[in-house]
Amino acid sequence: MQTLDPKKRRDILKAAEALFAKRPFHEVTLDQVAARAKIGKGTLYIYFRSKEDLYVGLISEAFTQLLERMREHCGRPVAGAGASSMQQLEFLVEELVLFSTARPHMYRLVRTLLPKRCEIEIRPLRGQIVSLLREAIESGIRCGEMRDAHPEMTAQYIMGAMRGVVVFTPDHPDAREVTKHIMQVFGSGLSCTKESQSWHA
Amino acid sequence: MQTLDPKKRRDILKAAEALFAKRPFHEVTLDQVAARAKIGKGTLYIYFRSKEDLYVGLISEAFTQLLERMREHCGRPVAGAGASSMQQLEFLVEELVLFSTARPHMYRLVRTLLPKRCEIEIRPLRGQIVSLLREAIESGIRCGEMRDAHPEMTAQYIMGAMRGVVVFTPDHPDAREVTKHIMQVFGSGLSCTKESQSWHA
Amino acid sequence: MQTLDPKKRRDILKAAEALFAKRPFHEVTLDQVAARAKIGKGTLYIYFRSKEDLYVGLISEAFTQLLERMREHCGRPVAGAGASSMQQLEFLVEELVLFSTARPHMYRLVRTLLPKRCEIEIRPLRGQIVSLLREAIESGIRCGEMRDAHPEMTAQYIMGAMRGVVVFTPDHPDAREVTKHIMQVFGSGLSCTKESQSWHA
Amino acid sequence: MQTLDPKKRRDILKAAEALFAKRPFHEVTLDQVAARAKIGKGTLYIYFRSKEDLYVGLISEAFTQLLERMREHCGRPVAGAGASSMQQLEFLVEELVLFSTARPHMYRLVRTLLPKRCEIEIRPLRGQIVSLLREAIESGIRCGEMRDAHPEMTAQYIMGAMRGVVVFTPDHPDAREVTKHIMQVFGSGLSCTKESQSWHA
DNA sequence: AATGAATGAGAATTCATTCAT
DNA sequence: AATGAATGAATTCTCATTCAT
Repeated sequence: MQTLDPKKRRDILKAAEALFAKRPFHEVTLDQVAARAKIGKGTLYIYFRSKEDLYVGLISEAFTQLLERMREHCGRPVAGAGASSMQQLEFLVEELVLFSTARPHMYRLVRTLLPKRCEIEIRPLRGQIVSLLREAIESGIRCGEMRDAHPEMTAQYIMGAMRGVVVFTPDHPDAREVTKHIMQVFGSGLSCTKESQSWHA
Repeated sequence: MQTLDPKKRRDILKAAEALFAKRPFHEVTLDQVAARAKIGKGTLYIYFRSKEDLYVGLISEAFTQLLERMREHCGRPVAGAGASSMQQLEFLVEELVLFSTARPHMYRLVRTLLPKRCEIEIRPLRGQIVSLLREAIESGIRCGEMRDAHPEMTAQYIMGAMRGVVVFTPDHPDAREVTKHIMQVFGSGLSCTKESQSWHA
Repeated sequence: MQTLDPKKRRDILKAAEALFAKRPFHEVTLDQVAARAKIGKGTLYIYFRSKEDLYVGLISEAFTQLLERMREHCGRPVAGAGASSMQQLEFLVEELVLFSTARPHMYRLVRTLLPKRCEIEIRPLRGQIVSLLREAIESGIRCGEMRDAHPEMTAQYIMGAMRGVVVFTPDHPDAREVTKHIMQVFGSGLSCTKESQSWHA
Repeated sequence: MQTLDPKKRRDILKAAEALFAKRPFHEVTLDQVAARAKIGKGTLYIYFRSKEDLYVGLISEAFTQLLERMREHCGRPVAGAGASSMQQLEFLVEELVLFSTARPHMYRLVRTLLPKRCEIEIRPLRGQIVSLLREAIESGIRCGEMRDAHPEMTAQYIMGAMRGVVVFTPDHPDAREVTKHIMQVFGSGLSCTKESQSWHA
């Protein structure tokens, strides 16, 4: 009863993601989704209550995955001393970059929702991702590795920067290079000492 | 064309902006726009060829205004020596922040369009804005004030950071404070010497 | 603004009545109605908010007309003395018969509605018609011409009787004859002798 | 066919009756029926060929029961002399009232069907009920106890009157009282004096 | 130029019916 | 026999666009 056939559910989400990635919400029809998922149109409504539900499901599932991967790093011990927060932050950014380059359309998707559902169902997820970044920065501040007047805002910058790259720089370098560059720009800005700028070398 | 009433055109754009800011493209009807602009629905079609045209017109008009304001700073001489590029960049960022905080919904608008028109009509404008930022950085690199492996990407970061703040941090500080913070984060990261961190003091 | 083109509204109602008379609610499509009324499908929605609204409008308009005609008789003076209430009742029944034989499907229509709207919008109208009948009987009782333990129920009998005839007796006699017969049955009853009235005692 | 579970068939009919009594045909779904009958939706199709079949089965079953009960009275000898036909009629009316007050929704059901099946499968049953009433009246006429120009129509009046009471008089008196009142009205009429019976001559 | 009634293509959604298990 | 997931035809309703006034 609960989730019916999970494989079919995934098929639908996959088909929907492919279509929503290419065209805006109102130009994707459920006929197209059903055809691509190779199921009947009515079946969509067994797995998702409405077009919007499918859309929201798609996005929140993706962000939930990202969040899980990022959380796995949070307790992770860091080898080198003196730069553990920066390393921590880099782990997080790397996951973010991997996700963003793999599924760049996700950023576009978020804003096509009617604000209400977005507010209720997506933003909290995004908020948790931002929080992980902010906590890494705050932790860096606490242990004297970083300084920042508004860690919350900086976390937003990082998320936004992510989006800027994947959405508007179609031929960005590979994920590792992007990660390094972001850490260079943000890291050197955040680190207290000139020496720490060499952390990633 | 020349005989059209520019005041009426502005009314329409204003009404459209207010509505598109609150709801996604497919949930705003032209009846609503016409009603809010206090004109007949048919009149919309005298001023704009289609719903999408109106939407594109709205966004490109706004970005064009921003672009003009930013360009005014580009030739502007900078008093202090030794930090002119950073100062230049700050002027640009300040305009960006002023625009973004005044019209935060603009960021939500951009990507609801069918990708083609967006690509053709909006992205070039955004591209020019990004270019201004990139050129400021490149100029900073040339005169030895800055260093950056990917100025183009950094320019995207700044744009993205902008968006992160206005869209997801509803209670961000005032424009001046946001500008200072962005320059702090990005500036100190970019500047060569620890001393230059005091450029904005 | 108010009613748009009243002629068009009537055209729609007429087309709808013809179709609803032949087939039950769920088998009449708005495409059919639009086609028959020779207007676009969208136009229906300018004049009526929904299929159900059209349906309700149809019925209540008809009953309102009937009610108006019946009310015209209520103050009407009666020539012969000693039987004015019975005459009054006959006038009412005659209008009822004329209406029922002209638009027999109206009776069927009423019950296809979802009970709620029926309750709110149609029943009050029907209630007023019943009231006119009941008042005629009560007036007859007051002036000693009639006797009846439950005038309200008798009024319902008359309405029901009406329906029985037009819906289930396809080849009923002409309106005048039906009226006479109803008045005979309800006026004098079936039993032959006054004595036999005691049969149920 | 013979192997089907009659208990299950009754469960389905019972569930359907409850639902069709509350909402019109097109608003009752077979999911609801199956859920209420606590069987799988597919099972419905083992017992009934289609939604309409179920509906027709429901109504015809009920009317058949009523018909059987009424027929039991038809040969029944009547004690008192001189009023046997009226007594006969009263027996029939009493069954009708008992049935109608117990299952008032039956009246709402009848005409939501597409006219054809209604014509073919339900009307004959109703016709037989009406015939029993008509025959009682005709028998009364033959033996001089009653007089009526159109016994067929009067039988329809009685059926219609029934409906008027149960559908539109939610707080009608008990079955016995209703029966008495119907017999009073149809038996003796409304007018007080024999003389006044000539009002319509 | 301005209007808003009219249009109908198009989309989301429902639900009777089927069928594999 | 019993089930309920799957189906897709069919229907209501929306809304961008047109056009007569």
